[in-house]
Order: sequence, then structure tokens, then C-alpha cells
Amino acid sequence: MEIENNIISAVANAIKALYGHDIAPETIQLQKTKKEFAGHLTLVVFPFLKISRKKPEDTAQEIGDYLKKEIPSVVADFNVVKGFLNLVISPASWIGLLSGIQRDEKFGLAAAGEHSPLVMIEYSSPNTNKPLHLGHVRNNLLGCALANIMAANGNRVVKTNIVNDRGIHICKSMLAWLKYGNGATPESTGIKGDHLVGDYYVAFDKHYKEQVKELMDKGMPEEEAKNEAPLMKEAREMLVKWEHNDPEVRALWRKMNGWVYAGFDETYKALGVSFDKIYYESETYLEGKEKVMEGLEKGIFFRKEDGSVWADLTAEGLDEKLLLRADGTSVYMTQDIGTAKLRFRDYPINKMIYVVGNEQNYHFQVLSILLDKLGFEWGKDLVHFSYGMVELPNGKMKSREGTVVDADDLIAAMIDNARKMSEDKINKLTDVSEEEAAEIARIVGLGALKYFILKVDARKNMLFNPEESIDFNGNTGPFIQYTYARIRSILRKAAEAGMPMPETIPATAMLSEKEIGLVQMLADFPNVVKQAGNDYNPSCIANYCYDLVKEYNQFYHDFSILHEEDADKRAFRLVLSANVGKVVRTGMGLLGIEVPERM
RNA sequence: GGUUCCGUAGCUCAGUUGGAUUAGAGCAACGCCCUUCUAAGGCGUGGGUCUUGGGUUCGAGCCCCAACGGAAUCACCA
Repeated sequence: MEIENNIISAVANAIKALYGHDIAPETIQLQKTKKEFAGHLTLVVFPFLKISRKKPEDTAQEIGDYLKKEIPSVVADFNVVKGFLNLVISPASWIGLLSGIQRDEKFGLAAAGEHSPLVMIEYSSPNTNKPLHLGHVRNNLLGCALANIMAANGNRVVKTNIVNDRGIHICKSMLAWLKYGNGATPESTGIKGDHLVGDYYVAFDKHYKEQVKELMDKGMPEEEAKNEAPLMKEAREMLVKWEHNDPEVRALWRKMNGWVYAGFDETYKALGVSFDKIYYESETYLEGKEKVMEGLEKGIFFRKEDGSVWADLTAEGLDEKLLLRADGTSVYMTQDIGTAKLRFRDYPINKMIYVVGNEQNYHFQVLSILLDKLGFEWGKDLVHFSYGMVELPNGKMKSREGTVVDADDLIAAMIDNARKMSEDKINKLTDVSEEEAAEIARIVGLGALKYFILKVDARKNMLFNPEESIDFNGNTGPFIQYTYARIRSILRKAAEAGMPMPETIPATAMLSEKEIGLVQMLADFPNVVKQAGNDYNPSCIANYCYDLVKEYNQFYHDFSILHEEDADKRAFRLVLSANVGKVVRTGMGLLGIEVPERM
């Protein structure tokens, strides 16, 4: 912010004047003063001791004297504690700062221009054989928030999704539907398409296991039984037919995938996530082969005797990696190379971010090297935004044991909870229409879910307790939303009472330390956004919003704004509240969390 | 076993590029505060050898090394 820059250049001047040394502004550390000490900003003078050749206290005192003399409009006073120079900033500076924030509608956000870097973010990446679960929810929310944050830092952003729509697992659902489905459709059953298909995937597994057990009872070894079970044989045959473009299999595949996509779209819409461009593995997996063959010709890869194609990564400290099987079919890595090829053809990508769970760290390490070898500019420094697993109190989520938390169920439960919560509380939502009440419940329920997931450092595994569900008190989305709604209420009532938002804040307003603290926190917002972008870390924005709102709540508790007798003070507090509201709305928006006008 | 990540209050988590005698929130427990712009709130009490042991320096929860504990991965699965 401007105040800091003023001080930093003045400090550089001070050191030049006092000790005759030129010093780089970046080496000057200015930080917020701890609450226990008087002052607002603190200069750490330890780094200058070698230059001043004096005791920390004396050095700090001299610099303080210089600042107070040279920039009295900014530095009103100072005190020295050991090697810490605490500066008291003038009220006028704070008022100026707040006015600046007020004027800037897009405070903290940088706009992207035509020549801004183009960042592509891949997230979600579902399989089309089962509905989305809690792990996908974390992925989607992180990906979406990250996209917003990158855009806020002045990048052009393309959100993309790679759908895993082919392979043996898809054939399993198809086969089970043919055998046990009796022609069931989402329309005929009223079941959401992705769930319907998921049910048949489960049905396949159930019948398959029965067959394996039967064979084993007849004395067949387990390994053999797994291969020889009629269902598995049929599924494999179906995959071959699919690869050979069998019209019937393809038609069924298209029909069932269509159901799944309709289901996914509903879930995505409920979560508030979207994509600019969707890729399908059925369309990209052949491209990968081509690219690999290209690499083979250029001598980047090599072929083994059996005909399989490999990359030698021993020079990078890794192993050899298979890229094409002996029969010429592709593996996972091949598909990702193919997808990269298409993406680069479609967009002039400067940076690629993959939002994928940390179980694939090794995969992306390899992919980065391979893409680099193949000549993709962004390959070397592609970002694998790696996030931890969501764990349940009794261990991991396992679909086989039925311990997955379904995304749709979870969203519905959260909205339901929010609705009950608001009805239980003092007569809230009684003066609003049924429609509006439902909308608020949706916003609050999703806010609780999103914030709960996004406030945790993405790298860490996190624990989710579905029984206790998610709290609405304390460090939660609803607490932040609630405070925002209260701020909006203040501004509404002020307007009704004929107290419009002042154009400028009177310079004579007396500021309390709490108010200054709030202005200081507000001014920090652009740095937080920038840091979130540099570190690919949405959680720091979430925690910032909470800190800000908590601080504001204390302020709110102590003061009355509408009944304030001193007009100057009231004007200042209205502007301060409005700006807290603006920054909270912006910050929550970056996370993809809505804030309601009323709750 | 190799590689990578993690280890902070009973529980869930923060802790900005190393900064200040006393390491922060929330939940849970206990005690106050609704004639007050929305009590989904505020105030207070108790709760910690920041896994352990070394090192780097004016100064370490943060950086380096080692140990211990946990997770992921190390497939012609995706």
C-alpha cells in the first residue's frame, strides 16, 4: 500500500543520510505492529546494524527521528523496543487509504488484457461410471477457486475438464444394464442419470463376485476365477467391440454417457462450477499414440524387443516408463500426452495447472518431463496442484464398503440443515417469501460446505465428519455470510434513515485503534490475493475473510453506527463497514462462495 | 526398501518471505451478556516440552541434518 511505500523509501533515504549507505528497498522489512505494543507499522532494524555500527536501540531511535522529521504527514510518532521501531501512522493517512479502497470498485483484483499469460486449469476429471463423491467435491471447489484466483491476478484463464469416458469400467455398467436393467432409464425410474449408471456398475460387481465365488467353490484358483468369470469375459469382449466401433455398443455407450452427463451437469450447477472447454478421453487417447510415435522417430523414446515403447528417465533419477503396450494400445500416460497435444492445438497455453489428487504426484512428475522432451513450452513448469484426500472418521472412503459420501446427497443435506437452522433460530426468515427462504438456505448450505473444504490447506489430508455435518458457528462460511448480511442491513437502514454513503470521509474523524486495525486489514487484501495466486493456495483467502469478519464483529459489538451522534465518526464507520462488506464479498467470490443480502 | 508429503490444545484447523517476555482461532467444558443497526453474535476461565534430538544466527513452529510416527506412490490400472 501507499503508506508502506512512502515509509520504505523514506527509510532508504534515512540510511543514506545517516550512515552513507545505499540500500535496496526490498531488504527493508516493514510489518504490522503486534497488538501489545503502541504503533501500527514496525521496522525491524536488525539487518541495518552492520551498516550503522550502533546498538539496535540507537539505530532505531535515529531512523525514527529522521522519519518523524521528514514525513510528518505519515509518521506521527514512534517508539523503540529493542531492535524494533514502532511507527504511529497519522489518522489522515488511514482516512486517505480507506477512501482509496472505497473508490476502487475492483479493489484487489487485476484485470487480464489481451497479452496476459494464458493459464489453463484442469479439474474435476470424473469417470462416467459412477456419480461424484466427496473427493470430487474437494477437487471441483479447489479447481474453481484456483481459476478465480488466477484470473484475479491478471491471467487469462481457461477452465477445462477431461472426462474419462472409455475403458473396461464403462463397459461393466453397460453390460450390467443390458442384463439386469429391463430397459430402465432416468425418466422411467426417476433416478438421476449418473446414479442410475452407478447402480449398474455396483450391480456388475455384485454379480461378478458371485460368479468368482462359484468358480472358486468348484476348485478354481482365485486369479483364474477372476479372469474366467463369464461377466468379465463379456465386458472385455464389449471393450473390443467398442474399440472397433461396433454400432450397437457405441449407441448404448452414447446413450448411457448422455445420462451421466446430464447428472453431472446438475451436480456441477449445484456446486456452482463450470468449464470453458471439455475434453473426452475417447477423443484424445488416439492422439497420444501419434505423439508418442513422433517422439520415437525423434529418438526421444525407444522400442523394446516385444514392440512396446518406453521413455528412459533414468537420467532424471526416475525409472523407465511405459508409453505404448506391445499390442500398440495406450496407457494412462499416453492419453495425457494426447490431451496435452489437443489443448496446445486449441489454445496458446503459457501455463498448465492440473488439479489432481496427491496419489498421482509421481505421474505428474513424469508427465512434466515427457511433455518437456516432446517440446511443449509449458511442460517443464506445469503445475500439479496436488491436494490431499478427504478422510472419514472411520477411515478412508471406499466405494466397495459403502463408505463414500455422495456429492448430491451431501449438498442436499447441507441445504436442508441450513433451512432447519434458520427456522429454529429466532423468527428468522419469517418475513421473506418461500422462494427467498429456499434460496438463502441454498446459499448458506453451500457456503458452509465450500468454506469447510477450502479453508483447509489443500496439500493436507482432511477429515470430514458427516454425522456431525458441518458447523454453522465459529470459523465457518455461514458466520462470514451472516456478518456480510448484517453489514448490508446497516447500509439499508442508513439509506432509509436518510444517511447516504458520504463521498469523502471528513478528515476530522477521530479513529480508534480497532478501526485503524480494520483499515489495515482491508489494505492487506491485494497482497493476500497475490499470495494466493503465487502459492496456488485458496485457503489463505478463506482464513483472511474469517479474520477480517471476526475483527469486524468485535468492532460492531462495541459501536453503534446508526445512532452515532458525531456525524464525522458515523460517516467514517459507514464507509468502513461498506468496505469490509465489499472486500468480504470479493474474497468469498474468489472462493466461489455466494454471500446473501439477508439471512 | 526407494521417492514425495504431513506431524501445532481433547477434536478440527490457522500461523504470510525466520521476528518481539505470554504460539493463535473454532468445536467441546464452565461462567457472564438479548428494551441494543440480525444472539448464526460478544466477553471471560481452563486447556501446549509446536513428535524427538542436534545444527545454522542477534532470533526457529517456520531453514538444514538425523530419528520416530502417519499418508501417498513405486503396474503392460485409470
